[in-house]
Amino acid sequence: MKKILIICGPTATGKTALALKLAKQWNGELISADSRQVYKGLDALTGKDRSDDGAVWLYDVVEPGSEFSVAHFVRLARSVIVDIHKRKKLPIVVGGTGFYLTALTTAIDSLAVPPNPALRNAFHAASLESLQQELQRVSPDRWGRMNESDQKNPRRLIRAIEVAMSAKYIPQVRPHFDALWIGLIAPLAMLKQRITNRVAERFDKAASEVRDGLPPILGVASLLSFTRGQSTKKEALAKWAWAEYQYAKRQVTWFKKEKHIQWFDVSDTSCGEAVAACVTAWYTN
RNA sequence: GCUGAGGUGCCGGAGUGGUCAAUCGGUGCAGACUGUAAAUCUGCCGCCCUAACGGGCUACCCAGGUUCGAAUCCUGGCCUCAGCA
Repeated sequence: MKKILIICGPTATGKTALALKLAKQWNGELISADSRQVYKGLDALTGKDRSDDGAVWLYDVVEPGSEFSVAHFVRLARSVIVDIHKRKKLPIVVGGTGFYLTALTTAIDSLAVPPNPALRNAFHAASLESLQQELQRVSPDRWGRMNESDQKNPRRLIRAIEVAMSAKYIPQVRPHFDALWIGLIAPLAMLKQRITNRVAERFDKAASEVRDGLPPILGVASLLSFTRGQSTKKEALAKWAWAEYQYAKRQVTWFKKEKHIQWFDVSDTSCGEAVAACVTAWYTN
């Protein structure tokens, strides 16, 4: 089975730095699994790490305005992985978008169903109740499989209706990877500190990158209010850092349930060695 | 010092005699997640007991008062803000 190394975890734990190190050691290439770093430009805003000479796959693949989703990611990432394997190198997938990672390594059938703009548009302003009724009508089965939270989530309801009404439901093939999942974590207080530092470092450059019309990206709102003179740098900085911190906690919630992840605490001084040992054992096996 | 506005739970901010532990938003905590996932959504969120239903306690600046009953009305005090000095 082809090996891929996955490095995941919340933001600001040093995933990319670690991945770059491992790439050197094991002749690997990085693939970013990050839903915002796919956008061209916005390096500081989305925290792209270009400190090394090696290119990172799936950075800068689309313009900020254009459509991009898990399905695009999976397609691109899989073809890049095939390519890297062809060149006898090790793909190292690094990123914090948990859903992308899950989709990459499992088979999600509904991913074959593309968005239906007409349908989305038709339901855009529909009330929650009418969406619920519509889904129960077109697919009681799907409705029944949704949990209580999703049953109240308009976006998920519309997507469920979209999938239910599509003819293109093709079962997907589960990829066969020998994947090693390395998770990087840190105590919350440390995470908060690292986020604050990172945001401060990137602030000025990010401020020059923001503009109207960008997709939802953490920090844009506070940076714009700063560049427009509606808030001080200090305020904008604090707000942006806080948003990142909240995001980090959401990431932790997601990754918690992925039981195949081997966790390493970066506040632990022997963390680096531990990861190295773990990777070595897996890779040379 | 005068005039006007106002002091509500961690924060913002509703409520203006009972149905108020107090709408709503944010934060916080827990969680969901199968093409927007850095998105979207759910639950809980004064304290104590309870698995829950429910019950008890303390609360709307402070002190008095009116009333069967006050976050809501009255009096006094303290503080904040805006304008005038």
